[in-house]
Amino acid sequence: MAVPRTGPNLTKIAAALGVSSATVSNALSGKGRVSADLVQKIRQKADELGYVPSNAGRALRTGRSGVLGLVLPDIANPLFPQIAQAMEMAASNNGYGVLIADSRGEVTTQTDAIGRLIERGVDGLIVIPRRGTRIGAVGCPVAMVDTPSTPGNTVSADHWEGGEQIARHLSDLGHKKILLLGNDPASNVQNDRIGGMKAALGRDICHQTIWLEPILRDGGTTASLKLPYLVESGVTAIATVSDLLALRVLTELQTAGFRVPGHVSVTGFDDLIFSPVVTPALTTIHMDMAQIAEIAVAALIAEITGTQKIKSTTPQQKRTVPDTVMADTSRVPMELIIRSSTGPATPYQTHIPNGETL
Amino acid sequence: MAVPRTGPNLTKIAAALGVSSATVSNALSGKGRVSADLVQKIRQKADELGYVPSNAGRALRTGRSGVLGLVLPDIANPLFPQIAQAMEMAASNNGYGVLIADSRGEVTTQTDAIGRLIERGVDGLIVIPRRGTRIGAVGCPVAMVDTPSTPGNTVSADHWEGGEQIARHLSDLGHKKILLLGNDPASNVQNDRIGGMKAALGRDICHQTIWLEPILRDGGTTASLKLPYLVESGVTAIATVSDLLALRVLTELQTAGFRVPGHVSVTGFDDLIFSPVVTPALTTIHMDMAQIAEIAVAALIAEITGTQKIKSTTPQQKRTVPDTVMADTSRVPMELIIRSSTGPATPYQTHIPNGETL
DNA sequence: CTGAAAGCGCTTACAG
DNA sequence: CTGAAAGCGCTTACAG
Repeated sequence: MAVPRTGPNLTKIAAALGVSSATVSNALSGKGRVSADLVQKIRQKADELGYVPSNAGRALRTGRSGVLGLVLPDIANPLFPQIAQAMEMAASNNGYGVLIADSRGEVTTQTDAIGRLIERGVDGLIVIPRRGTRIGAVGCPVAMVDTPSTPGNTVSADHWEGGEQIARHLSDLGHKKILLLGNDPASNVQNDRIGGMKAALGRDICHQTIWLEPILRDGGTTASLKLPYLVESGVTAIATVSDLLALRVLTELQTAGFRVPGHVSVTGFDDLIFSPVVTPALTTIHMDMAQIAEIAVAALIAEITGTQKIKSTTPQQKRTVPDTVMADTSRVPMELIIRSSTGPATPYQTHIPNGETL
Repeated sequence: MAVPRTGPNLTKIAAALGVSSATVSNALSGKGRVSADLVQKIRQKADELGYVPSNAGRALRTGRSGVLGLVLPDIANPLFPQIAQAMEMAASNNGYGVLIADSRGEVTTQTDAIGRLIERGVDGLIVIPRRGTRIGAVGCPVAMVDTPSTPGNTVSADHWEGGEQIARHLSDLGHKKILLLGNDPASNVQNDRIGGMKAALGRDICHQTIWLEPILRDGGTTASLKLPYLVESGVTAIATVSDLLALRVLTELQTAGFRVPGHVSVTGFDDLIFSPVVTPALTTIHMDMAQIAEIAVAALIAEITGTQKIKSTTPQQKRTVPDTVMADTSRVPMELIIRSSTGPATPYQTHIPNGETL
């Protein structure tokens, strides 16, 4: 004997009205094979009884769960709120739910996370891969959100172009000596951002790139960056690959007595929650996550309802065909947000840290 | 004709081995009614075929989906990553999945969000309510994560006690004139934090509370706070209810030429991602989200598998019994994290904004 | 220890 | 336009 449900089901509505459950199903799904009259009566009865369809029954029958899995490299990532919010919105607008899984920054955990979602019967997967990771065939459509430079089909913001915008902005302000600050040289996203910056800086602009993470890993500290020294030797702008890095630089400079943007301009990336709130507010690049999410979700749904017409409720393991979904790499444009952390380049002047000017 | 699955199912394993699917089911679920020999053979065959159980089939049969819903007031909340990560971890450790829904800060959307999750057949709900919201009976167990002062059963960090810790820390450092800075006076959490601070400050300590959000709503700006004026009139510490607010205050003070903690100490709350990264790093209160998540998930699972032995696959609407879950309000302790944004109180000295000392 | 059977709620191809 | 029937994959009470 299986577990009965206490709520009303199709059969109960059918019984209450003296019709067949097939008719109730057809009426409620609006497939149009039922007379307007009956549809009306059935709808009313369903409302009256507080009918809510059973996902399990439907999923078992149709082979589709109506749920998408979202795999995140590390939920602690400050960009995650934007991502999750956009994905949830895009999915729920299309009648899908979103199941989350966190891979805590590790590749094996990423595989586990994907496995857990597959076991839960997701119809498709949105994966924000750990840097450099490739996803094998998993038995359901996969949309990757990464950089355009990642091999394979992905949706993503055009990080390179964002880097170009930042660089042009600084260049327009007259900066001639710029520090480009990255964190992790193994990150595709960060490389694209820095690459775009470099590409957009003219020959007349002197720039230097520093990656922070390797310095920290070798036991260095942020102090090893010698920001005050760099500024005194003529750097008038510091372009970073992330608002978090920009915040670090900004507050460090302020503590050392430099003014931003008076002495140095600072830029970030991602328009994180705190960026408009700090003083000076951060000039940054905002990505249209909503659009990225819509593209990813639409691609997934097209694949789910199209090509894979006959799809199992449960995953087919050991599939050989790759099933990543996007027809092509989609690039979503970036928007430059100019706030007060950037300003005209000011010629170098001798300056003693700690706030006192000579 | 229903949609066939391409992957192996119980029946295929059974057929391959010449046993019944009931036996396969019993063997794989380890209920112990099958001989060790057979269990061994069945397990092996299942692995060989790459068997993954169908959630839909199981859910339909057992009336349980194995999924918990997480309703967030606003995914953009900077604390959300910590919450989602902890919940996902606690749930998946217990064999449950987590479906997310964002209520975008609005009450009606919160109701919609809950509705969507219920329709997806979640077995239980974790709700981080929009401030002041009560959740009606929804037909499945609900765990609320809020302040202990919220009426109803909740798990939460002990925000009051966190406020006390901060206040004691500042008091121990010798601060005698403290500004308590809140954002939204309608927030239970923020009121608890401020309440705790006040309670722990001795009679000899002068304090004033300012709520920022009403000022901003009336068209004021952060500048209306007149932080420089307050500091010059003797405030040596500013205790805020959030790291975001602390960051705002910190950078504004720095821009105005004050040193933190030299001239003023600043504290936050929540230990957000940027807090250890800014200079000076923020002294704050860290909440043990993992523990909160474990309590909430455990309570939910107890309710799901216990009391409600016979539970429908789909929600029963219009239930009359309240089904909030926690036996009692659980309070999780807070941890004070002392970083460099706080230091000994320094006596007031005349100081001209903009970095020049007389 | 093992199996036959029922049934969870739904949808769809088919017959009328 | 409407209904009877089958079946998606699973688990469990029951019989042997």
